[in-house]
Amino acid sequence: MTPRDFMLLATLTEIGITSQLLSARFERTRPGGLNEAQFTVLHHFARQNLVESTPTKLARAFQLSKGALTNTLQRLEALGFVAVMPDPADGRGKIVRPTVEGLAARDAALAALTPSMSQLFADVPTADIEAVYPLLRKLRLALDEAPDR
Amino acid sequence: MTPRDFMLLATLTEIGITSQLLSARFERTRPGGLNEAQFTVLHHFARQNLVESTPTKLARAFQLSKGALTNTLQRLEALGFVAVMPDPADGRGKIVRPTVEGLAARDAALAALTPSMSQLFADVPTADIEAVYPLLRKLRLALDEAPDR
DNA sequence: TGACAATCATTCAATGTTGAACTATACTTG
DNA sequence: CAAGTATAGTTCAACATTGAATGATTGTCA
Repeated sequence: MTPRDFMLLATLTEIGITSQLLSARFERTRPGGLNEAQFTVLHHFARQNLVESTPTKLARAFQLSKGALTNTLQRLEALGFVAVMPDPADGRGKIVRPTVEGLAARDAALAALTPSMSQLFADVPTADIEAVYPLLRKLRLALDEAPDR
Repeated sequence: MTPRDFMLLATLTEIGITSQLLSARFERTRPGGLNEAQFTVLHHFARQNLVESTPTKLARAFQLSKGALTNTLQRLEALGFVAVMPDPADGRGKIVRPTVEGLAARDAALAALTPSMSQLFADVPTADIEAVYPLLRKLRLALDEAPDR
């Protein structure tokens, strides 16, 4: 294992731990009444100004099973936060769209989250945050584009 | 929401996505036959040269419920990867120690993971990895030290 | 000392995710 | 065009995690 590999694994470990701590916090507060899976779907649409998607595309984006997506989407639909309709161009498929209420719920969740996050990281210099973001993005994109195995 | 807040939330989002992608990969390959929860416990001991701990301390470190830890520790014990004994100083408590086999299994899992991780991030300059690690560590430590609410 | 509160670990029902089976539909190719 | 294969989404059993309840032990303090 090269020093580079060592540093890489340490970095990935930190990402895993940090994410676990963030998830636990999210589930503890359930901002806007959304659980993390539901928030993640709405956040996904909002972040990329995405008008619609399909269960399969979402499952691939989050690397969740299709079964898990079916479950989450049914809950979001029951809440009125997404609309699900048959795909006119493919009899097997479905189209998923966030509703106005869904996007509002995501915004509310973010707004509820912001003060505590802001306070939590108050001691971290803004320059550090600005430096880490693009680097993390690079790592994430490498994973996004990688083949499954 | 200030620009700083915006950047912070975007950064935390990237951490969450990256971690999800890494987890999915881990569970797909199950290096060394360990699932992620089991690996995490052994990795925790190894990373900090920790000789022993307790279920409660581990639950706090990972922010998992004590029930989940009971489960994971029982599985690790059945595999012979940790030894669990009563705490002589506290009749309620238990002491958990990784076994030699457990630490070897963690090392094997890391070794199995390294080539694919190395290849996955081959395009990311070493300088970037070296830059991102200490920054991530700062973020994680802020979370680690924060009160629960 | 004795009574009450706090802590440790386990158990259990409820919930969420996975992976495989299944139905329905679309694509491919001979 | 027909047959075989691939893909979309759902369902279901198995497993993991949570949160609450429980039993056992320890700590506190009047």
